[in-house]
Amino acid sequence: MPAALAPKEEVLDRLLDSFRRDGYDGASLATLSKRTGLGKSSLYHHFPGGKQQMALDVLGHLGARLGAAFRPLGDEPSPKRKLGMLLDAVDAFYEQGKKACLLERLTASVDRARFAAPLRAAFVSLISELEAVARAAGLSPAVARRRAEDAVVRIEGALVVAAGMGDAGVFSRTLGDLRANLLAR
Amino acid sequence: MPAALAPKEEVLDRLLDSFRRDGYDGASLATLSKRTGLGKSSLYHHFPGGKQQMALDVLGHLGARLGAAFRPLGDEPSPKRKLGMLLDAVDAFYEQGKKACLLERLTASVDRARFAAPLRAAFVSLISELEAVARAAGLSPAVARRRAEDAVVRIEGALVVAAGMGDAGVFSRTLGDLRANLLAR
DNA sequence: GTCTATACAGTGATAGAC
DNA sequence: GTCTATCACTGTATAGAC
Repeated sequence: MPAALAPKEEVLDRLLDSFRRDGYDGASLATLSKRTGLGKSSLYHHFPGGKQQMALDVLGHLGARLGAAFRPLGDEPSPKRKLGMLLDAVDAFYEQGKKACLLERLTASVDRARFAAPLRAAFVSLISELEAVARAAGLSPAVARRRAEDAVVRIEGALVVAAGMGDAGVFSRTLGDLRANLLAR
Repeated sequence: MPAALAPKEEVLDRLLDSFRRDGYDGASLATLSKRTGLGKSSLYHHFPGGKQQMALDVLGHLGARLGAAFRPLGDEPSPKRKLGMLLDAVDAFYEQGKKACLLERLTASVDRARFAAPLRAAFVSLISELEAVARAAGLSPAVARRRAEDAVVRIEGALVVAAGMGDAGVFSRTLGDLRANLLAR
């Protein structure tokens, strides 16, 4: 019987949002405190390791959220449809290209060395998810792997270019391409 | 008769490198001072607008450098060969995927609103360069435009994923794909 | 043009009361 | 668990001598 609202999850969601918006270096404890509604001391109570631990916990939280979002798709027998649902989830998560990627923000941070291992794991996990769909669609392991890697590359790049140009259309065009071509033989 | 070494160009090169490495938010005046060899006051003498103006001037400097790098390619009659030389320049500039993109770093910065216009212009310029090659290769304007946009998306994304996974191979695989397929009919 | 010295707000982080 | 108060430090930026 879960609580009416799990506050820790809510806090992690807000932290995720802050890091995505301001970046790791740009997000100060003052803004993190404001966005979560917790005082600085409360934040340190929940995250004794400080800002670094907040980011690490948010990374874990993100993995759990993605896992939960992808789990129901496991039953879908049609790879084509499964890919569509997966990209729908991606589209929603990044709000049609208007929100940035936490992985990119942490990769670019000054403390990036601290995040190297979980970041690599997160990227690997994303690629694996898409790779599995491509394999299910009958692509060879090598091709499926390359296509999946390229898909993640394109998603990350589309977020960067969309933000840089102030044109979210780049993101939707990219997702459209992936929908049409990722599983093509 | 240019001076034996134009120091301003050298300073801008070092600043460019610092911003690429540490990001805009992560690069402090202390590190910028150390990397350029100029004291903080000297930096403010050359850039009265402070850090923001340093970034803006570096953006302009980057545009000039790219222009200079692309100009000799203008004579190349073969689009295929011209694309190859262009991607060679990209490969060198990002040091085979080991160095980040200034545009991405500024796009992700807290002061990104200040950089919006020149950033958009920089992305447009990059895309236009590739679009021209695609058109010269006989692709329709619409297809050339989309291919060029996608190429920039892939380059930016490959830099992010390569850094995030600590695997520069992603970058070279991506450039290889672009070499092979960007101009395909 | 570069230096030392400094102003002063903001930084991540902590102590201790409640 | 959250608060106020405060720490030592770094942040950007400036003043004025040389």
